[in-house]
Amino acid sequence: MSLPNEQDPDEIALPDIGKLTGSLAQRVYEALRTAILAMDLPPGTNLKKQLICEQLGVSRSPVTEAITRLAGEGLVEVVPQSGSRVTKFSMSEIHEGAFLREAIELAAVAKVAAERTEEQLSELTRNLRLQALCLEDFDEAGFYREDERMHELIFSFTGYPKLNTLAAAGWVQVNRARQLLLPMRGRAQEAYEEHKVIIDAIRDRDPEKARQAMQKHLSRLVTRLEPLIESRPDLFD
Amino acid sequence: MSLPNEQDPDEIALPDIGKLTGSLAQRVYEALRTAILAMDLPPGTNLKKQLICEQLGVSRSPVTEAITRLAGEGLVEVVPQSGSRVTKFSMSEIHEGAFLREAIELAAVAKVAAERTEEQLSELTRNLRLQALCLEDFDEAGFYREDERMHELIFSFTGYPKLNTLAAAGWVQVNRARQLLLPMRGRAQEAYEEHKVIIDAIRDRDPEKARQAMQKHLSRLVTRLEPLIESRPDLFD
DNA sequence: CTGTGTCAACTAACATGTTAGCATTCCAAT
DNA sequence: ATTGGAATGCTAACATGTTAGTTGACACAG
Repeated sequence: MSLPNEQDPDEIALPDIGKLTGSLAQRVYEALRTAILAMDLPPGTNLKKQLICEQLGVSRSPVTEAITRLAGEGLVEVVPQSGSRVTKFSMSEIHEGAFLREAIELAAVAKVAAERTEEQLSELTRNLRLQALCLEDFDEAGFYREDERMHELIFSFTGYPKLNTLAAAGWVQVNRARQLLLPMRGRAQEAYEEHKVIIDAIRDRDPEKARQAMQKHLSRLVTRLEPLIESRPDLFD
Repeated sequence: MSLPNEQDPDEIALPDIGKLTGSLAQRVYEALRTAILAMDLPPGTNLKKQLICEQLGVSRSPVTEAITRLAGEGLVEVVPQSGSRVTKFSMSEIHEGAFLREAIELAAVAKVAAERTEEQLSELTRNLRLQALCLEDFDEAGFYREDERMHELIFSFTGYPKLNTLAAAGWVQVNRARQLLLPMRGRAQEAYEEHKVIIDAIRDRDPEKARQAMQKHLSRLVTRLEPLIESRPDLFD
């Protein structure tokens, strides 16, 4: 009776709500999104509304809205009158996301380099020093957090609040795939050096140098993602 | 009893559905979006779900989803437990949209210039000839259509299908504001000349020249938008 | 063993009822 | 006349019932 490929009793563990704030729909959205990005809900997973409703103790309305939003982000695909599943990776989408992120972030860093204030510069150098501290302590997680923080700072210094959101939206697939990469020995140190060059260029008010440094920095990640399609073909469409 | 500023009996004319295809939610979304972009629903308009439901002959579900999506696009703002209104313009948002569009389109045109095939080039030159025809016939609307078509072609030639969607999403506010501009005498001719330079650069496989030509072309529009905040302050927040 | 058609189970999409928060108004008290 | 506060009316947010279309399994014919 029990087939060899007993796939899923669908017992998924969602990061229980209650701790989160805002409307129910918002909380459900965040819970699902977190689970998807953390690969707790791997690509191909069937999202059963009913099950999610029971598990979170809410009705179908907020769950439906959450799934609709995730579909808009490209993390979930909805098949009319049939079901919703977590999207699989596609190398072309990853490349597209990287292209988009690069386009936006290069423009942003050039603008910031051209117009930066002293205050902004000191906030960036302060962030850089924090990165150095994390490296000294071999605190990978901390370094990752400060890394993301640096990119956020650059976006915010453009004065355009939605830029970060949109860049992140395009970047989502890349970020999700990144979860699969083992942290590479020495990569953090390498990234730190690249960050230094970027911030040096901002200090020098040299937009072109900033662009090039950022471009070099961003191109690294996609390169490291390529082999995934060989090692985990089940996650790609 | 009748106040001097008798504002709105809310009798809004929506482009009736039925002609459209897809789910109800999709159709309602398109209808509302079209009406907003055409300024049939001017900034500040209160969107009353009940009224829209009656007028379109559907229930609140698809209308709610449509409004949610429009809010995600920034065309509508939802005030919890109160109501939804069409967003007013904000010059900073227009600048942000233009910055985003520029970042994406410059990257796109540079990539296309570097990698274009003969076939793509001939499709672009064919489009350019169509533009010339429209100019000869003083067909402003036709020129506008071919103008948009040219930008779409460039996006599609990158091989990244979602690029056009995202650029358009950022561009929405700019496009909406553009409706308010009277067509300027000789502007179409000027735009045509700019298009020619762009396509020349693509022909020469010169990414840097293509970038600069496109940048010049895009910067025109925002400049023309600036005076609006003086002439129509009621539409800005 | 393979291809085809029917049927049952499941799902998204849609409709509608319920709840609770905000705003506006209107009246009363000062 | 001005202010404060209760009451009313409106709305989004949430819950739940209904409809119709898709999928996949199973029986049956070739």
